[in-house]
Amino acid sequence: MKKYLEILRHCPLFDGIDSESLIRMLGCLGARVASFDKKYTVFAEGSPAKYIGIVLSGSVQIVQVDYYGNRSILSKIGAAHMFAEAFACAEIGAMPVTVIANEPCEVMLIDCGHILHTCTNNCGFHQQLIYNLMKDLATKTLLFHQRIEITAKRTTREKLMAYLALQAKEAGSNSFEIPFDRQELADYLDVDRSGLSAEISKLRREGVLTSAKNRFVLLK
Amino acid sequence: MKKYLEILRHCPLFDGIDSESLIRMLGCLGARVASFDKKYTVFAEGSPAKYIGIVLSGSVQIVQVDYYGNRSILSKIGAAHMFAEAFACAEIGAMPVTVIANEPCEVMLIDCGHILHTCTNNCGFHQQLIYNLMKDLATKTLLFHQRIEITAKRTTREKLMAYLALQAKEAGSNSFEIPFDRQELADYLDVDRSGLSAEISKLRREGVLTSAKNRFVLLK
DNA sequence: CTCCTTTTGTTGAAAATTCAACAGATTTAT
DNA sequence: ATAAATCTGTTGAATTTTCAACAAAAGGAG
Repeated sequence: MKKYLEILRHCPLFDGIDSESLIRMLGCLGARVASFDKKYTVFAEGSPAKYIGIVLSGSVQIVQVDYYGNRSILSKIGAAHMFAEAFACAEIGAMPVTVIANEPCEVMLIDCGHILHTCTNNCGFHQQLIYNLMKDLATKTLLFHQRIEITAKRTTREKLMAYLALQAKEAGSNSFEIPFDRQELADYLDVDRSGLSAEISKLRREGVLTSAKNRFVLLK
Repeated sequence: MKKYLEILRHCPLFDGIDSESLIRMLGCLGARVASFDKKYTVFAEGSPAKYIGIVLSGSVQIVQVDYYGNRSILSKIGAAHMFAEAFACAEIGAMPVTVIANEPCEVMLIDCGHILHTCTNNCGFHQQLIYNLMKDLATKTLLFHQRIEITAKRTTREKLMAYLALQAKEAGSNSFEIPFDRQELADYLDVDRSGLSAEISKLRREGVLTSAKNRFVLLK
């Protein structure tokens, strides 16, 4: 487990917990590590929602796929961040979404029950973990609000511009890279891919932006 | 404060806390009560996000309004439920949404800092409150997932049917009332109101459902 | 380096949404 | 009870999206 310490120290779940305690805690929590190749399923929709996942390397996508096969990407989770924690904490039976490896990745899995309930030895860190989960869930809620603000727009152009403006703001620059390819961006914005490509071309012709692959530059 | 006890006992924030302790706690937390008439603003977008709100009577709406005045309804919060807790817990400066009284209502406001930080007397209930907040935020996350699953659909008909199917499931019956009028439902589904009305009429003609005001019956 | 696969951009037609305007129904206020 | 205000359903035109098909570009495997 020691090899993952450097990453785990940056995981919001372990805020305020020193490295030594962390190591001990991992054993106590029954943490284990799993690896997935690109496109492999980490958690399938409908599977038991027992585990909190932590991305150790690579990244995963949280996706919903409806009856007709339409995909919607809820978020992309990178190193040191958690996924599925809301479902595990809410103690619902089954996963309402699918988690897919976005690239080859390693994830740590922790049975959430061990965090919420069975802490026989009343370690002080137990409370800290719950506090950290609360903080993390509050932050995740903000991300959902952002996504909803974007996808609530009615046209592809408005959605795209709202998304790009937010990315620019977060990057602190008019030039930035986005973490999605075209199909993924379309699935995040809930629009048609070809229509999205067309809109990007149009914005480029209009001089609103320039783009090369995943790098965009907002002009004006 | 005693008059609100019966409601507050059902608030997720106070799960596992007996009435007597609750009363004492409210004083310690500096809880106060405010009343709002229909359509009045409880929290404006951009205002400080310090307070957790609890609906004591009536209900409030959480809404986003964009640059052009387009409204998107994120959720409706009824008696005993919390609002703005994610923003207060995340300790961001400003509210990213607006909270509006949906009808005449009373709300309890609690400075979240008093829950997260300044508990000098190390009461055991402090930990319980944080645990309860964590649970509540996990549950709210599920609601966002539901909403996203609905609004990710591409047509008004698909959004509407997904929404109604969910309402029927929650009501445990094919006959149920929804908490929105037409304009509100359109703003929740992120579609045009007149188009929504037209779609409902069409579904009725096709024998998929019957409806009268806010009561719908799914047939077949 | 070449072949094969995946991704991206384009296009036109069909389908759906938005928008604006209006009339009838319902609700609220006085 | 009556008038005013709000809500709902309808319609047609303009706009936009989706869909399907294809070609060019980029990326990966051997």
